[in-house]
Amino acid sequence: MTQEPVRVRFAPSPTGYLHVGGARTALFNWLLARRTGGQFVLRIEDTDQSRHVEDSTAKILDDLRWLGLPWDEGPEVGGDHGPYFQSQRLDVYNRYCEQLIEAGRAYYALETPQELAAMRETALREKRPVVYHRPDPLPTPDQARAAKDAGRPVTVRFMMPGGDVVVTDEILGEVRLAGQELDDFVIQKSDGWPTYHFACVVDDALMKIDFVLRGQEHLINTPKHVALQSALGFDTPRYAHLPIIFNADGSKMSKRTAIKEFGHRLLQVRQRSADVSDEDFARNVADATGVPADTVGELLAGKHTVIDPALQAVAGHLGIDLLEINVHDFRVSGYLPEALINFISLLGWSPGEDREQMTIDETVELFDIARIGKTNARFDRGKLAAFNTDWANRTSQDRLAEAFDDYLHWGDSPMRSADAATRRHLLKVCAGFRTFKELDVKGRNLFVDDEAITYEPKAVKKNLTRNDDQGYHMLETLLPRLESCDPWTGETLEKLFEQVCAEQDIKLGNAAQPVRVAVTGTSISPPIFDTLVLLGKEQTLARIRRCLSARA
RNA sequence: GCCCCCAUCGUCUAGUGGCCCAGGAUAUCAGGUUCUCAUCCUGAAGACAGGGGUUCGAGUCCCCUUGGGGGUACCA
Repeated sequence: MTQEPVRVRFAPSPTGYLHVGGARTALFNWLLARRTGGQFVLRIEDTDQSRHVEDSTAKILDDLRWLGLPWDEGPEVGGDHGPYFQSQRLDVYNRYCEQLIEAGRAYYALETPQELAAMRETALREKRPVVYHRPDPLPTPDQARAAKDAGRPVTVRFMMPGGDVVVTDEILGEVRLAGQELDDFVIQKSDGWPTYHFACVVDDALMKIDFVLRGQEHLINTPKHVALQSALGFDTPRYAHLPIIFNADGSKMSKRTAIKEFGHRLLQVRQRSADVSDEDFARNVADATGVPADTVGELLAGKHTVIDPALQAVAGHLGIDLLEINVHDFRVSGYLPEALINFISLLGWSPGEDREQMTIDETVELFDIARIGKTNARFDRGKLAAFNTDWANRTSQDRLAEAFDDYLHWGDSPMRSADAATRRHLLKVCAGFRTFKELDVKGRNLFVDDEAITYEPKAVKKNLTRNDDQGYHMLETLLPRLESCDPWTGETLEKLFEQVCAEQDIKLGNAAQPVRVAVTGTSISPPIFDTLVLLGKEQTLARIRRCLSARA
């Protein structure tokens, strides 16, 4: 393994939230820096003004911190090689661009996007590689200026030296590309901003990055970058390209798939109430969520293309979990960052010896570039959930409480009203949950108003009305005894239930389930005595009375 | 179309020529524990894509086929 310290970087583009694939790239870079005692630099690649998404930089920084991946240099922390926003480095790129033009290594190109598209079409039709053919003679600076003045787009293209290029990749080995595949690519766009290739090469050199670890989608770019480095007189860093992460079904992990999945689930939910017309269904959902009925109709018709508050509201109302794609999604769903990190560290890397459960510190110790695999991985949410359960079971109460607070911070769970001690109690008695969201769903009814409790027909039938209202009779038996229960603790309640069960020669379940339904409206809740203690005597009794009086 | 990369249980992977009739995890199935849902415990089933080589010996090396993926932008 590399022992010399390396300078690595993670260079996200602020076009949205931090994607799990990006998080894995960030993690591996961070691990490499920590493992070798080097530096982890964060750089924001905001050179595409049209795709820039407001606030996404702040969100990316926040999610990186949440994951526990602090950077040594970059936004908000500074460093000797800044600025770390490419949008603040335009003069730097211009300088190097001019240098290349003067040296005859780059030239102005005058084609319009339409002309380029036509050239592409032709090449495709004639089954030739789609490459740009260098004009001969080259446009002169005067012609470029004239074109610009006339309002025509002018770009700058780098003159590829020609000849085959061999790139040595630390994961893939030697990758050879034929010279004729490598065309003269744009380094400066017609808006005067640099392209990714150019800004990236210039910044990596100026920021003294000596190891580039990035996604395999960049593999083909590498020969271009190497040629650029040589023309600019820069050293070529070491390269390593990571396999890509896909959804469980092999599709690309994107918001698009999340929306598609939502569509399927929505249809399933819709079919469950087949007796309701589409219009009524949409209206009901609209009434409950505050989302315009027209919008709900669009969702039903599968017309939505973005995940927005409306979609989230409808999903929340109908109990549809949106597929997590971004780090933020996992955060909101109630995963522990430790579990997420542990899980994604195993996507394309393995420490060997059947090791899986690792703290981040252990991962740093074990990390080795030589053990990174070449095959693309699929993101198995089930396994992530299992990891999360394990982590939650092993994590200290303090840390768990802290993480739970973060979860509650992002949602609108009624549990937000619970005090710190109650939250901890809940965490303890519900141990074994997959995610905080699961815990939330299980226990949230304890924190809503009594009047907000609705009784699930299925649960009522099974636990209250069955066998000639057996469950209701049980509630009637229990009510006076609960009224005189004092003090109201888990121990006294348990003793009380045991006595009743012994007297009637029944199992605890026969007494617990009717009470569970009476106080929560469902057949699922935290353990019954904890549920009653959390609810308190007064509220427990009120809810049981309410249930009895609501008896059909 | 053209170029590049990849290929072990459903999924993530261990395996660097004999330790492998292939190990772990997760998922699945079957039992058990349990006041619900979970958790937890025990067990079962489950893979070297196909075909050629090389070798005394191949999951491990080479070639072909097939399959998957990436790129082919004035996106990054």
